[in-house]
Amino acid sequence: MSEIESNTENGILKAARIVFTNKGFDGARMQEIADEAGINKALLHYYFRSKDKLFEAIFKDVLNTMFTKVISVLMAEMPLFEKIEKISSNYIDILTQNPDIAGFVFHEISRNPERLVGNMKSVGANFEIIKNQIGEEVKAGIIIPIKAEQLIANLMSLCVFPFIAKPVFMGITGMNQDDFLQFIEERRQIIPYTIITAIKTDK
Amino acid sequence: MSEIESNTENGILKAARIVFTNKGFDGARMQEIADEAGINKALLHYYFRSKDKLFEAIFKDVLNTMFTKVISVLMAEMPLFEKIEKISSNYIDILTQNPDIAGFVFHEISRNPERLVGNMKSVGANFEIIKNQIGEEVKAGIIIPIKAEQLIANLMSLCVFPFIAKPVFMGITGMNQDDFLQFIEERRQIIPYTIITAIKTDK
DNA sequence: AAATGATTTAACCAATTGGTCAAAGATAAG
DNA sequence: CTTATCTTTGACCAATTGGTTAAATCATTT
Repeated sequence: MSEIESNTENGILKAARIVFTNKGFDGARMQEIADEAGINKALLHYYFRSKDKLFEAIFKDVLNTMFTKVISVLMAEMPLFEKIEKISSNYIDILTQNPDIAGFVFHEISRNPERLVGNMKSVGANFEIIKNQIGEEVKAGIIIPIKAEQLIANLMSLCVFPFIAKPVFMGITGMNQDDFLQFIEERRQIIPYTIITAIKTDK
Repeated sequence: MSEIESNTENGILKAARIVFTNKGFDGARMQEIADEAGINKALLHYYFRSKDKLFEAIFKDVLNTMFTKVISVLMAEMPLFEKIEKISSNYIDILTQNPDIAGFVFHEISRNPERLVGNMKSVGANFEIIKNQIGEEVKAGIIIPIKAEQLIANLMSLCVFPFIAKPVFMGITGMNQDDFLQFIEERRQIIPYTIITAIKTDK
């Protein structure tokens, strides 16, 4: 049972991810996770000693889903405009497949920022690399003067926020689930266009 | 005590707003609200029958802070580009003064979308007005073809998301509290510039 | 100052919740 | 088959939590 993880354990992780990501740590109930996994509550504590331990496992995994791929693109050797397009499309893929994780991640980090410090290292962000690249492009006159922090903030905002605000957007505009997916698909083009048009020097 | 609301009641509302907005409904404890207000827990239930009732009062108020002013600008009779600048600066003002409400609002709405329906009416959004205005500007060739939903989503994303992701931004970039405020101030110019440059036809 | 009504408190209560435990089922090894 | 180890369960526990109650205090009116 060390090579192929026990089926029960996988079932628990899957169930816990569902419950945690859409109820949050405080709103999640161990009983509900047990029910979702189709097992006894005591068995949860057999595999994961406590709610905190189980949450930690899920959170690490979700953080990984949310950031690893995007950060690796951010740090790759690749032209800036291509990076922007790739990150945008990667984020839309990831968040379309995991609609709940954006709100979950930022809520949990806000409630307990220390968690970030411990887990973010494994994600392996090195902000200096992208900062240098943006600095170079500014110096070369390819893009207008802008701080890396602002550019990244713009990009992440445009990609992630619509998923966090999904019910609000749907409520205000009267979209249904399919409309929303369509709306997100359109953003695949709009986000890179908006970011790049705003920063490039030759309009 | 009907004209000037009881001092105790105000104290409770103030305390409840603090606790609810940074712990969320599920994480908030009636005892902690009582402590924060410097009163007995039973007194909470004397003024507000239940946790739900108290929450409802806070939520309505926070929703109002978050949306009313911005929506009134959105629906005002005003040139589009001016609207974009005004909304951006209003949002930065509001969220700088209430750093916790953005994360709070979207988290609570996600956990319980029905709440939006009941409360959003009082905020009084009429999406058609801005939709028409944007449609006109497109037809007049002042801005490129873009759906109102996308433009509003872009604007809200750029304004609101940085506050939701604040601890993440601070963690990744190594900003401290003052750096963050400075970072936000810079966005007063960057947000309208980004949005407007991307949509206007004469670059 | 006596009576009336509103405000505040300490003590309690029932339900929920995370967590434990001892016993029962499986599974594999000798 | 027997033993030993791992997995699963039902019953239970202590702590927490939202909520109640009856009595005490305070303020107002007469």
